[in-house]
Amino acid sequence: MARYNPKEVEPKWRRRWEDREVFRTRDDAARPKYYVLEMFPYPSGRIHIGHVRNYAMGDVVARYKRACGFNVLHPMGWDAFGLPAENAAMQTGAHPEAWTRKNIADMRAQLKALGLSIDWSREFATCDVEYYRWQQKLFLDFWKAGFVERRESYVNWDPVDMTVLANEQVIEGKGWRSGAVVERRKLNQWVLKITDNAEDLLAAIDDGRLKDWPENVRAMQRNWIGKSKGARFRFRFAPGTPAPAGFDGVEVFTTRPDTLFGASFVAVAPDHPLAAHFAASDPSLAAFIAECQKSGVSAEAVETAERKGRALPVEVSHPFVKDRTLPVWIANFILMTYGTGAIFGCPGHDQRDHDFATRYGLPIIPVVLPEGEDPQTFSVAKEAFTGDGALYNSGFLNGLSVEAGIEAAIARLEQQGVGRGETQWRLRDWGVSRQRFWGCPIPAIHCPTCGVVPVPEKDLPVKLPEVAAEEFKTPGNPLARTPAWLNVPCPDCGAAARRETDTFDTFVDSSWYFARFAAGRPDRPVDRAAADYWLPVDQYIGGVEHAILHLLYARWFARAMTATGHLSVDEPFRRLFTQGMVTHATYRDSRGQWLFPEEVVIEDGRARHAATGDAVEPGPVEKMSKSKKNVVAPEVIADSYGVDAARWFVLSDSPPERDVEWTEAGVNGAWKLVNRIWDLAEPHKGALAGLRPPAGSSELRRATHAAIAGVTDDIEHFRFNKAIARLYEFLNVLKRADAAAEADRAEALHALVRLIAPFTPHLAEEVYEHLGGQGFVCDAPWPKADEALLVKSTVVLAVQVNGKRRGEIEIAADATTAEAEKAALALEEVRRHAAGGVKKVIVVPGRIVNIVAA
RNA sequence: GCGGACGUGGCGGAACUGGUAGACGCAACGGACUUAAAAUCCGUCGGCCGAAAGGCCAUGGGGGUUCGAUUCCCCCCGCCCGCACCA
Repeated sequence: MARYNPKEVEPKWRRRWEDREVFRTRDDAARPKYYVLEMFPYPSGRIHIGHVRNYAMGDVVARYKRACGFNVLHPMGWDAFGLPAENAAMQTGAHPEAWTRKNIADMRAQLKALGLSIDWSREFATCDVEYYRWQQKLFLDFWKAGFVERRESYVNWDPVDMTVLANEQVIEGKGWRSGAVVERRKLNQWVLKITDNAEDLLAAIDDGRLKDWPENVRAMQRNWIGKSKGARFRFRFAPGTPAPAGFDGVEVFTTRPDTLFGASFVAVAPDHPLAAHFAASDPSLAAFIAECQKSGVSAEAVETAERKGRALPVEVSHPFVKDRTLPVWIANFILMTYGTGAIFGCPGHDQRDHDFATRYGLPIIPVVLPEGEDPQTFSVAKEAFTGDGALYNSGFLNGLSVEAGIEAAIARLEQQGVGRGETQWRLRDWGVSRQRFWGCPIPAIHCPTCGVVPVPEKDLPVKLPEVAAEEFKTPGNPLARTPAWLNVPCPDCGAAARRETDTFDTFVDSSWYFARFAAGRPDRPVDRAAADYWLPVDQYIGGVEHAILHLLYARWFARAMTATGHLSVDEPFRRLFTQGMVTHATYRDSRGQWLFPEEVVIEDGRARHAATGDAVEPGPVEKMSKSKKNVVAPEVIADSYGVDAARWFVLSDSPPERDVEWTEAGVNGAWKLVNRIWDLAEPHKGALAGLRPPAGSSELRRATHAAIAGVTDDIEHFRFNKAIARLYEFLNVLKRADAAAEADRAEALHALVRLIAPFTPHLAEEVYEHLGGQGFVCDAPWPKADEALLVKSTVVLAVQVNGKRRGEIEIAADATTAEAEKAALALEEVRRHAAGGVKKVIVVPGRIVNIVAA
């Protein structure tokens, strides 16, 4: 028997697919389209097993949809700008572009070796001038449409990467990439006004437009956008206190204006202007403010920080109660960046205010009475009550619910002319300026007389200049040191001017690549007709680490591109799937050094060092990472088992949304499977030649059609592990079907080869050819299950007595309830267990018979 | 603290809208083939009692609804993820 040799077979089929341009996609309005997209990779230089899993999933869907008759778009490209290229330049002296291009070439070869059904003719990198020039055009259109602003603002400055970070890129006060503690700096920034769309970005999460997104991602986006409805209003300074010059009271934001009668103080942030005003003449206040600003923003610091404050020498009037005044404090738990940087404290119904009031002896007044509580005995002395109830101690609000109270309070504030209802957002506008070289230049020119002017469209692209590799060894941005590029005449007045030296955040690059894949054109960003055909992406697949940033920005870009006439979709990704990670065991030697898996041998369940024989300490199973050395190289796996086995394994063991642990035993099992399929098909050379549709019902035919129905349903629902389990079941039946009729066997093999094709495409082609199939199996139509063969003529029903299984009966599928009952009661075991008499019999046709006995 | 997901054999995991818990795979064990090993093939495989037939227990724990609960409801416990002094 010929052995299956993936080393020969796999490259052979990849060559044939490529020679025949099998996966080349053409726009074809007559056919239904299906756009499958996996998040494109950053060209780090090597693919890892996580990529294999991600792209294998997309490939299963793409190949399956192709077979179902869809015109499938499945492209690939490179998220190619960004800091690592500049870091590499600093360390190795390679130019960022050369480094990036080399990495792309390496990774392209590795990805191609996976046998993915990708239309490589659409490939591009975001650092291609032909891509980023159209990004500049989009930016100019956005600018014209009013979506762009230049703002001087405090920014998050990463002192290691020497660049600005978006809020989203600051994690627990540290840079998302460098891990350095982020500083605050004031800079002029280019800003995309994504908050203008906050309402719609939020509404789409819950109005059905994102119904096929995972719940956790929708929740994260909802949190991030962070809508809170409430009131903004002004406390006037109380008569008799010295009103500070230049201030017109204290403006606060609250979501609970209904609790205003319970207010016992007003508090402002340490960096609030009012605090600064008083600190100027009071060193102890200034010291307190400095202390607040020093305290960390880490989770622990926040968790353990005490509520602290200092009273200011000023009081304000209560807007609803004549002659009632409230003290004004600086408090360390008030954020200047949210709302107005000032609040009123209602200790009875907010725990933070309660802590503060307790510490400083401020009054605690309950104003919300939970249902069923007695106003005489109800107390908030120990803990704030934040739930719903009826308002009391609250003047004109008495008796109202919290919700009605909020409305009534806002109405009164408006009537008094001190405030209004307002919605606050946690979402901030998107600062897109980066002080880096390796990015898309922002097409703007700074003129001393005309100010900031857009680069005229006819002058696009603004190309990155040629810069010597050594330039990157000097900190800072080489663009600012390249006079030939930097100095240009002003497009408006012709005077000497300078180019903008900031480049775009790379999240801009990845915000519209999906549209460029679908509808790229040499003369514009996207072709509207092609975009209308292909978009939205039907299935988007990627890691959950992009749940907020990338996905939110891309959603906004789709809206902005639609508003500027480039697209007609607001939501770019109809279905989203976030796959789990690939994990691997970790190992350390006796000195605590991490070891590569291949350095470790497992004997009798104990880990030893392969070379020295020393004992090895097994660590936890973790996400593969270079630092812990728990990585396996895809090409090594492909070399020993073939990529089909690797693809099969990463999909077989766990549900796709969950992490999967990479084990040698697991991939070895997949390798055995590949061989089993080949060995099973090998003796039946040419079996498909005289293929005639068989008639009648046999065990093999029923198994064949059950497998077709099951695998189809599982792929449709992204349950690849279950699809694979069903294929195993089918194989087990097929293997034992020695006595099956030739026609039945041929039908089974024909179904099998098409069902495995999305998972193990090379093997499927080889088997298909061997069996005498015509053309490519990847072009063959998806098999269709015969409903008649899925219906069983007899069924086995479990028989329970008092809910406990006591036996089973085999009975005609269309047997009546009475017949089933009779057969069940005739069982010996049933008679024994129901000796005391039968009270009732429940028959669920096709399922179960349950006898209720005395 | 808020939000989301989850908890089933030695392991990864199945179980459609409540209806035979443990499909399928891995590991392990026994056997066949082999000089031997690998590969392959056959078989066993949740726990306890039992020679067997069979019985009892069992889906994190405790209650409830139901003829029947891994599935629905309530209360706990544990783990993972995201956000976090957001007023």
